[in-house]
Amino acid sequence: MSHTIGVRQAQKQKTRQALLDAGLRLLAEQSLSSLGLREVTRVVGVAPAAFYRHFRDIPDLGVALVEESLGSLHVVIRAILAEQPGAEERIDRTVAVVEQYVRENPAHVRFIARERHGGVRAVRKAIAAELARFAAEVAAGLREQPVSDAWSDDDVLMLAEMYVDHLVMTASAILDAADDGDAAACDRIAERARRQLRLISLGRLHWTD
Amino acid sequence: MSHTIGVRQAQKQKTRQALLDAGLRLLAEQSLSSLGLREVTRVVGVAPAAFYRHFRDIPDLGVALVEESLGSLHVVIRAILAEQPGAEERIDRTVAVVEQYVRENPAHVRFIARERHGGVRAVRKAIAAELARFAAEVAAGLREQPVSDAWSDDDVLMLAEMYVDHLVMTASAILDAADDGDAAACDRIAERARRQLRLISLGRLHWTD
DNA sequence: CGCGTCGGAGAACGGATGTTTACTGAATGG
DNA sequence: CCATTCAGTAAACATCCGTTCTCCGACGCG
Repeated sequence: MSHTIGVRQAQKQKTRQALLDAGLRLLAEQSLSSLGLREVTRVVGVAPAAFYRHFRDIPDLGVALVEESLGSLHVVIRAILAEQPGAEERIDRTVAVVEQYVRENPAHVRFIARERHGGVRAVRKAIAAELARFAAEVAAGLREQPVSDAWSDDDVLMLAEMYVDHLVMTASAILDAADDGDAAACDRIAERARRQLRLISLGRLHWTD
Repeated sequence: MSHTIGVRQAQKQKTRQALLDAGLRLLAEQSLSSLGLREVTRVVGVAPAAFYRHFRDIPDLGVALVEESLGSLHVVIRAILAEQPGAEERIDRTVAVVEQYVRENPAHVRFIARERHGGVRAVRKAIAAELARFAAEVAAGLREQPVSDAWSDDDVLMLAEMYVDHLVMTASAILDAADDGDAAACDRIAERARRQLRLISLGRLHWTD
């Protein structure tokens, strides 16, 4: 193994993670700009002052949550881009992956959707920067598909950004429906997303006229 | 004239509107779930207790703001749907109208984009309901276009919802760029929106296969 | 082993919060 | 014209907040 870190640093990271988890949990029913420092420490079971050992303030915790949330989204993008077969299968698989991701990481999805346009500038910027990176990654994936041969790089990026926006929107919509316990609505939204992707896919085929 | 209302009721509506305006102004830099009652009354210049003469609590004020914000959006939708000529002109006009709307009502746009996924359930529901109404209206407009002749009602609604989502996203993106004072970025986003609409429009033409 | 480091505890602070209460005084309407 | 209604005031309430101290005790390293 590379290096066994000390008990000291391990315990620190443990409470740091506990603070992040508590914050994410509390953000299910409020937004970051109303999240209280004491509120978070109370859930974790540490003194308020302990917070400062890990974050400067609440916005700082928010930025850390962005990295955590969108780090796990990275896996999803890779999974979607890796698909090889026809357009129809790729669409089905894409939506299926999104559905699964929302089911397994509901809090992260909610956090990103909520704070993307939320009241904390630093967090908005962090999310925007990360989503831009994803869009670039998606664009690179699209570039390799034969359909994009005659496309300009700018147009490919435009398409990628639309996909990313659509992905976030769909994930958030599924989550909202799931919160209401309405499984039928989830399926409806997934089906709608599939048809919307199909429509975009059709546009792609005839773009070069 | 129909009926001149009393000085009493007029003065009341005046301060009510002042509370709404103050709330909207404060929401430029925070989200609704962190907006304080005293904060709002302080800006208006009335006693905190006076707030209760107009709203039950802050979420209640939020719901009122939704109605005010999306009431003005109604005009925009009408303006877009009224266009007659070719697809290209309609797209240009649509984006132009959105740009103008964002320039004239930045606070309303920010509020809707922010609270659409925000931390206050009642406000989220109100926005979702209102946007669903807009989507239905857009769908009705699309129905009348010859391009949609062979479409099912369900597919037309799916398309309309995509347009509404795209509209909100674009408006919010333009606003963010405008906040940074980056006029060039605004133009870039507008141009991107036009191309995205063109892509969707292309998909529409070949949907019935 | 012994000493420095440092994550966390605990208490204290000044200030801001939402809500309730009793009140004032001007518009209202018979 | 006079009794009533009611939008807004002023003060007091119990809490809660973020931040700053001092201090403790277990870990890290030589």
